[in-house]
Amino acid sequence: MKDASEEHPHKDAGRPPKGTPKNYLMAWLLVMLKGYNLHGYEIMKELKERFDVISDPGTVYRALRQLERDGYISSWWDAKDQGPARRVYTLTDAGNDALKLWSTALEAYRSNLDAFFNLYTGNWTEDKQEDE
Amino acid sequence: MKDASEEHPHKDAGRPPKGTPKNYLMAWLLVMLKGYNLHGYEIMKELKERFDVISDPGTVYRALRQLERDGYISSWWDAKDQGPARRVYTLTDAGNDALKLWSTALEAYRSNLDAFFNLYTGNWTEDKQEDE
DNA sequence: ATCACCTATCTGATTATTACAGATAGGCGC
DNA sequence: GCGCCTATCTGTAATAATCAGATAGGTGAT
Repeated sequence: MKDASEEHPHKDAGRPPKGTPKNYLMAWLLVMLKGYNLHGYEIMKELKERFDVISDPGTVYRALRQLERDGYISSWWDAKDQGPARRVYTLTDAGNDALKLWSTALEAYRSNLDAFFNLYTGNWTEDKQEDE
Repeated sequence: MKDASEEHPHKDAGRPPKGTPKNYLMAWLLVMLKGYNLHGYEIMKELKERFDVISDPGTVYRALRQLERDGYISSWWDAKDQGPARRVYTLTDAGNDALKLWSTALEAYRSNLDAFFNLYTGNWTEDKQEDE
């Protein structure tokens, strides 16, 4: 098994990351803002409750600031009477374009996943997929 | 507002990563070794040619060493007459188990992707499933 | 009024994974 | 010799996530 005498711990290479698939939180943030103006906390809750995408607050807020920094979303403060103020985000035109880009990229991700499962389950057509 | 006077460049937050989907190179390496003993260079070529999974050599070799470090694959030197020696890898029992784990995780990834596309194309069932 | 808790945002430090670049080396053909 | 393909590996930077905590407004209970 493993070598217990290591000085520095490291992640087990064979275990998939727990929780949300990585690398497309940006896409999720963009798609959440498609048609709605939401603030960070709301996005976080929606992602968790409706889509089981759990993310730590720091990650979400940081990602939103990055998207704003690059012009894909813009924000303003919503000074409600009750509770702390919220920063409300809206998609820009550039953000809408970016979302399309992400969608295309994620379609490729999905094809890639399908290829993995074909290989894993042994359904891979070794000579080519001329099966019809 | 954007600050144009930044000293260090950074990645554009709205653009999906080019190339291979991230975070499951390990799964690809494990599945490639399911049933075959291959060396790193061969895995790299197969991934690129058959599955369009392009990875830089350093990343692949490093990932293989990590998998070996944690006991999911094991290797030996194949001293062929022609060309440089190759390190040939084979799946261990633990590696087979890890592959199953990865498969389960990637199924969840795929469901997550489907949810994204449902939301993106507006096919989301707003009222959920009121099971009970 | 203090405390616990929920909302709401943000930052610092660390880890994980990939990207980019280059080193090393064997063998082949010119 | 030189260039090219095979084959492996290391150093360093960038990216994205995790873990931990700070800050602050508001509500309800003790």
